[in-house]
Amino acid sequence: MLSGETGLAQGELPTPRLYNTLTGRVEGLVPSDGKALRMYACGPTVYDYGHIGNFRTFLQVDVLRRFLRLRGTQVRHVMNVTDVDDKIIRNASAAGIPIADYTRKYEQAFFEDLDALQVEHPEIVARATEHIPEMIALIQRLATQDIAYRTEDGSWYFRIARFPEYGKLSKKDFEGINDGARIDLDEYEKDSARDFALWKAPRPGEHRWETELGPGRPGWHIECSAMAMQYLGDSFDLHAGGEDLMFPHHENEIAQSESASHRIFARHWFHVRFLLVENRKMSKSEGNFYTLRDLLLRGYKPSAIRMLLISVPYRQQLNFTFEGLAAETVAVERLRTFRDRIATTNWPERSAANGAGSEVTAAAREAKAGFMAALADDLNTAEARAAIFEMVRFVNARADAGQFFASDKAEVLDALDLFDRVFAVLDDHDEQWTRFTLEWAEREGRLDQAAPEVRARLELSNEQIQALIEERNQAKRARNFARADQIRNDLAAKGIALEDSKDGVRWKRK
RNA sequence: GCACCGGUGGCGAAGUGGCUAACGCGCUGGUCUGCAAAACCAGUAUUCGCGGGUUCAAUUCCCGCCCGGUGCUCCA
Repeated sequence: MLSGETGLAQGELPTPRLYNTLTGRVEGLVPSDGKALRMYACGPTVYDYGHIGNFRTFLQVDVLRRFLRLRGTQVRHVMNVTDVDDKIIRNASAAGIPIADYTRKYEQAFFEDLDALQVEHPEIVARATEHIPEMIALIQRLATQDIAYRTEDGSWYFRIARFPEYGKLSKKDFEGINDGARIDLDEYEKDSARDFALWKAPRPGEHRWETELGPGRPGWHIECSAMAMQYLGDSFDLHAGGEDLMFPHHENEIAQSESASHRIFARHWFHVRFLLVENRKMSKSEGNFYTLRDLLLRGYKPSAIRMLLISVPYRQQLNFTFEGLAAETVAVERLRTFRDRIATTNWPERSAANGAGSEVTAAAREAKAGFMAALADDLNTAEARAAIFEMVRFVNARADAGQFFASDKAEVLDALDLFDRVFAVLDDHDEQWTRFTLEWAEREGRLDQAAPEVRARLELSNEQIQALIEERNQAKRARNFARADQIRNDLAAKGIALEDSKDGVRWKRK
């Protein structure tokens, strides 16, 4: 029996195992309702363009959902968009526009960036501003139990003293903490310094909602609890986010949700580690802070960025470097070249004379099994891709030795397809997104941030390139190698690389 | 300061109480090519931050130290 679309027998597909922050162990991950895996992932706060650290998290969640789907597991994935928070209110107010006008642009940019990186969209995207009633209802549920309380200024807080398990996710012990130790001048009459805001009273002139709890805006934590429970129920399978969200955000979500429902909120917690950039923490003050668009304007390809951000397992602190980006560009290119070679070459038919074994087909099957096993083992993407690269080297060698036959083709292409169902780098959308980003930069008056060679690379049309290649072919036939090399060099200077092969000339934009 | 995570070749990294320490990139030499490119082959860590300890055996376990990161405060 085959499972999902992997072409592998059920026995070759181990159950996915994933580290669970809550229990501190690697545990099996299967839908608790036997149908679809219900997962919630903290989404972006749309006040600016996303940076590569943001995208590492979204990319790793994408790997998880792609892998589950590949195995045949349905996924019900909810992601929030935080389109109201202090920063948004401040920035929109400074720009003199309504917050919705301010956030719209960044929300759109966020989804464009996901598309550039081939990140699948969640089944459900939930905007905070469209779920105020659900948040109010949840706070009211807490208020009836006296777990939520109102302060003099009209804000509502969560009474942490009423949730003894507080700290169970981040493994913090709050017993010894002295409430009086911290004084927050910004807050009014909280019962305990640790108590966090559920609903914030408005400051004069601020954007506000008029509700049964009074005027104001939601706290950040209640947003995720309310929307997760709205779409996934009180209790669901998995909750994901960056490691920094573990405390206080996720801890607070647990406290609110479990206090209201008296049920386990999320069974499995998935946290993606921060990355380093050039061995340092990424920050604006370090000067190593990059948005996706920064990198595209510098000429790096979305596929290489995806490959780099995905290749280091999510629990490792990946060191993002430009050298690494260049390396992944080459690695992706090698895989594309390989697939192209397998797909387009006229392979010989196997005959009795050239042996009966099917080493290539066997290697491809082994690669598939190794790939799936590595991902099932806590999403070990490094090992998974190693399985594929081993196959590539082996198959290339057999092909060079004349030991690749037409009958091997399907299995090898199938292994590549399996790989790409998760890694999603083989189909070349790079040029399209680089062009898109250049157009955006032009509209935004940021064209000066684009590297000159990026523009040069896109200057020549495919037709112009083809014409030059044809001219070079004629020069070669006339054994005018000087002219032929001149054309090749000119194209190389514009980032167009030519490769001669038995089946004609291949070219690509570097 | 307290808590947690990590330190493996030139770079990014996988992994394990004991087989030749994956894989990608880079570099060197070779095959192929008019020359390149692509592809392949060979070489490229006697060694896994440092110092102790446990063990027949440690990169893998324990202790200490150094370094990096995260949380304790908005942060993917």
